Amino acid sequence: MPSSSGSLETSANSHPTAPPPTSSTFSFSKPFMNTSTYFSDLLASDHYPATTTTKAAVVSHGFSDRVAERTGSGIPKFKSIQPPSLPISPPAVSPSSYFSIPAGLSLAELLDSPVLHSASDILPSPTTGTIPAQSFNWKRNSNNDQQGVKQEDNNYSDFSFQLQSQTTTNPTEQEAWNSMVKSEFTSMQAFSPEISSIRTNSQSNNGFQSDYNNYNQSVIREQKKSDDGYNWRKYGQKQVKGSENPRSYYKCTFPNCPMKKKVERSFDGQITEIVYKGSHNHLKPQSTRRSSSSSSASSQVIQACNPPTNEIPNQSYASRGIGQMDSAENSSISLGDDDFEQSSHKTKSGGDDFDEDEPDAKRWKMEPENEGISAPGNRTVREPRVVLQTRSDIDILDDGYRWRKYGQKVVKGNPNPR
DNA sequence: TCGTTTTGACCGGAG
DNA sequence: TCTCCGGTCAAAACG
Ligand SMILES: [Zn+2]
Repeated sequence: MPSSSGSLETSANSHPTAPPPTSSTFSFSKPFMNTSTYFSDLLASDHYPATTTTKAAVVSHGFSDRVAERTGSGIPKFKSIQPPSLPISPPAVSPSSYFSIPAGLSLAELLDSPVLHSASDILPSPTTGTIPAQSFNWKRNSNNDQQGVKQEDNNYSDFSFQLQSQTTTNPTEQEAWNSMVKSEFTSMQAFSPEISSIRTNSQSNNGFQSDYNNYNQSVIREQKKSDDGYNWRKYGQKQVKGSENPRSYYKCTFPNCPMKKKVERSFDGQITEIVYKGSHNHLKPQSTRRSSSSSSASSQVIQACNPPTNEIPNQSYASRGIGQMDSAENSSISLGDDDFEQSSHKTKSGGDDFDEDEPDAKRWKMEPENEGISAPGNRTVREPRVVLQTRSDIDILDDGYRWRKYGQKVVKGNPNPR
């Protein structure tokens, strides 16, 4: 039954575009946004093989809850609901960047859609970590430019997506998961599983608020399919200790594709966390589900942008929502070498553990992080942010974009200069 | 008939 | 070595 997992797979993706051969470690703060990288790709696609944890708390209550958790307010989840329309003001967190996401997007779509590109000129201060208020519009259409613009499409209500990323350099983590992306989404109660608005750092400011009404209207259901454009088959579900939400395990249904993901959903069906492991060894299936022209357009774009990777990913990246982030580095993302580019020595070298698929290591390791704040419960509360890490030492980024180095600094706790 | 979901059992890493 | 627990397997159920 096609019902749950996935989107229809209609085409066998073929054209491999040449992926930029890069393998280097690079971390960048906000700038990531500036690139025309698609967020979805980061999360779900092959290009960023790694483990990705995505916490989704869609705006309202979920989000607030998480905030509560983080803040230690002790408020039981789901109890406190914050009106979506209200700007969520997280506890003292430094403002981070926002993405404006069209209301109609489901989480998956978010993932799929082009997100990270945008106003190119915003550069956060590398040292201070302060980032000019940035807003990113989340558009279905992958068009470039859109700074500050809230949304063009009528179809989409505006809701902001904040994303803050931070690079972590934890060697350990890196081993298993070369790159990690974390982002957290809070989902709104009212909405079913689908996530219409994703907001990772809920800092309110920046003037972005999700428009509840529009929001509501344009909500697209993610339903069973985690709409990241790939087809998934659920192969297990388990109640994980420390989490009140059951975790579901999915595999990509594409033959021989090692990509896996695990999804936690709250009782009301909202996705609270998604972790991707590995990468797809195929292009994203042309989805039929996206009916809207715009959507299709976006998908196309995505494909174009993402070179099919043949590689086998070993990496997994985690992306999680952001509730709070470190103010210091707001958004820096480091990408693992492998993923970005398909060929990574890493995978080839085999040095690391990449489980190609094999009966993988049981635990998808990630997030021991330093970053996490431990919650009273047991679960580590992670700071919301998006982190892509790369292992390589190389500074060269060959992601197809041009980068200008504007600073270098030795960061405490990290042996490698940033 | 077939693909997916459900779900208890099993495996194996970690402590 | 034992226990805990996350991840996977696989049979049965489902659509
Ligand atoms: Zn796949």
